[in-house]
Amino acid sequence: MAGKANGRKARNGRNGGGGTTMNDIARHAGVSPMTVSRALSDPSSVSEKMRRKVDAAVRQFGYLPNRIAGSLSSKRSNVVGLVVPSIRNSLYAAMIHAISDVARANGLHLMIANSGHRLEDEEALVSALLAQRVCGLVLHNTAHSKRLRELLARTDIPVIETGNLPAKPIDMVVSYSNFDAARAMTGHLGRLGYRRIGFVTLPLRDNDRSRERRRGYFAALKELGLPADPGLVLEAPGGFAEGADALVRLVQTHPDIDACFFAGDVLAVGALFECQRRGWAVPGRVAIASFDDLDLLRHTVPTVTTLRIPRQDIGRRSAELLVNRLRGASPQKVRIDVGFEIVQREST
Amino acid sequence: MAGKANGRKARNGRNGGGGTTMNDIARHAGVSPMTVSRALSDPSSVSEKMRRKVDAAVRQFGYLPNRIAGSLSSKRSNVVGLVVPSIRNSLYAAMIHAISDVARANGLHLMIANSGHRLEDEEALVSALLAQRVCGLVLHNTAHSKRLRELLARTDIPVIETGNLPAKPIDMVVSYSNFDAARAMTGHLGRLGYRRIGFVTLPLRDNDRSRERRRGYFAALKELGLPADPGLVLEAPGGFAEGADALVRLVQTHPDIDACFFAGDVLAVGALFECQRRGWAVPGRVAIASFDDLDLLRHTVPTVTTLRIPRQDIGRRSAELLVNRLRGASPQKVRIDVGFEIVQREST
DNA sequence: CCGTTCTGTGGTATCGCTACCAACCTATAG
DNA sequence: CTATAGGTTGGTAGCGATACCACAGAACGG
Repeated sequence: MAGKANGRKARNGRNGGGGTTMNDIARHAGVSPMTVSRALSDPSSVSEKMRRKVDAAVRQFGYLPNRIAGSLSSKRSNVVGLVVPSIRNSLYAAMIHAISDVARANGLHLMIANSGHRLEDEEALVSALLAQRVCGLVLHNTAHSKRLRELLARTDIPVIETGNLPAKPIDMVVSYSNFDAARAMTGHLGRLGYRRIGFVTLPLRDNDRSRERRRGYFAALKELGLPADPGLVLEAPGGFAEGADALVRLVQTHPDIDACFFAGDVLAVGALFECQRRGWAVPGRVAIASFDDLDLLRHTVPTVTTLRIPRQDIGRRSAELLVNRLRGASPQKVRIDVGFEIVQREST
Repeated sequence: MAGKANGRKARNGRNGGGGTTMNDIARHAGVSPMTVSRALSDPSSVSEKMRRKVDAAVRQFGYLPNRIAGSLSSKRSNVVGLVVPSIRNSLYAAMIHAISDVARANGLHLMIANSGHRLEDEEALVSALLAQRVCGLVLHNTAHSKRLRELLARTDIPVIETGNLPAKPIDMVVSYSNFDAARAMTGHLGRLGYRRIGFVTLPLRDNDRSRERRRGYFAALKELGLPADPGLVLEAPGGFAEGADALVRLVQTHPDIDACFFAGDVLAVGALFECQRRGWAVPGRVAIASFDDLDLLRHTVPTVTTLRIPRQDIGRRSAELLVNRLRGASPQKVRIDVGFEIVQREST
């Protein structure tokens, strides 16, 4: 004996499967390990009789196949890697949720990492995910470090970028255009008759999405024939208080401001609450527009005009593209623009 | 040649590491594979000279070690499994974020799954995670299916339950008491002088947390010497509209209601907005209290009295417990009550 | 100067599963 | 009754790493 119980410690021995291996199941079912493998991964490829024997043994031992061994052997994994700038943000949460659903329906698992908006961290996390041999990647970011681009260029797993429509995608992209969206909303405000439109942006550093939005704002002003006043643009970290603060500063330095477009929904809501507090009529004193259709914006008083970005669609379609590619679809570059929609509400 | 390129298809061939294996690195560095393994996993165990040779070869090839093979061989994985009722909910997001940070600082990855509040799904997901040989589990739920309890009993990986303080924990628990929290808030409202306190609960089915909260509400009423009127209790799915609707119904059926305690923050905010819309003074007409300290509640007008649950602490401490156990801490049952705090604000 | 400890390195044997090929058995046709 | 095809089953050889043991040379004491 000792034949099996060799020297190595069985540290993780009874990992749920009771430490049982496929060989044990095979022995007890009186079939070969290969038959067990087949019975579990493709039941239709074995005879009814074999299947029953295997199933019985599996149930008896509560056997759970070791996917680590399976992945190593088959050189295929069933884990998708996902890197988002922040897990805490509900925008990403909606996307993650959709990806998770599609993934699960296709037998895939999700390994989620958050980069905290730091490109170096994104690079390190993707490396780690590749070391885990994920079968696909979704990155909510399109402005990568040089080394990450090189790393991804050498990979042959499918990669999906989202969050923006980049000029030079790595592989597949599913997103909307931050530029177009911000331009459209600014234009919308102009057409509603607002003339002094402020703009509050999220941090611009290492964030092409923020920069694109600001570019869109300026482009729209130009199209509207309105002067671009840099004093009407403020950069603020995301947060209710920061949004409130930004609006107050804009109103105080530019009393003629008649509308303000916030490039982040939390900023907008913070500003709205501040208006309630100060008794500033919205949109009477100042109109407020937001970015991203948080559920919340539909319920505040007044309700807030915003851009609806189909976050869930982005997640779903990203996952579907991944699944298709894993199923053998040819690796052609795909670029899906899911678009956006202006939702006109009471605040403008 | 062909020596390496044997019959098997290299489907996942160049997974980021260029398909390079440790053997390749060893050959090119002129050392044994074992030295490469050691140089990478514990550089101090290898001489300066060897380390440099290995590092050079690793950089030259952009080699990424295959953790799947590593895990299989070492019977150790560096992936933690996490099951939450809903990824979309920001409460869980705060906890996930904290877990993610601690995990990352300790070289661990996160596999996240959402059960959608369904116990059968939780069971299936945990099975799948165990099959992936996760090195630890965090479950945001304490009311498991019988089969899941059996499954987990046979496992020897650390398991953390959270979301409630169960009577019979599986392994380790990090949570607060939903009963105590709801009781404390209801008592608080009573001590503020409110006499007709409504209660709006989230769905009770398959959710021990909701049930505990309701139990706490009734316990507090008893202690306050107030009658328990079942008509003052409403069950509502989470959502702004649902909260608004619940409050309106309570006010219409019980005009003497003077306070309402919502067991979910979104419900409370929805109700608050409805009050703004209808011009009902808060707390003049009806006081509003909430559960869970969403950032939002600190900024609404009026600000909302609520229970602060240290979600981030829960995540951090859960992860720390896991890490300690993985580092060899003895498997003793741990039960951490992180407590809660009543945050009295303008709405009551 | 030799034996002993210590440190660093290499070889071998798996980890638990799946791909591939070969062998078998039952059908069906000639 | 034999030949060919089709559908199942089993054996073997890895997947790419690590654990363990053995061993070579350096460092040390008597």
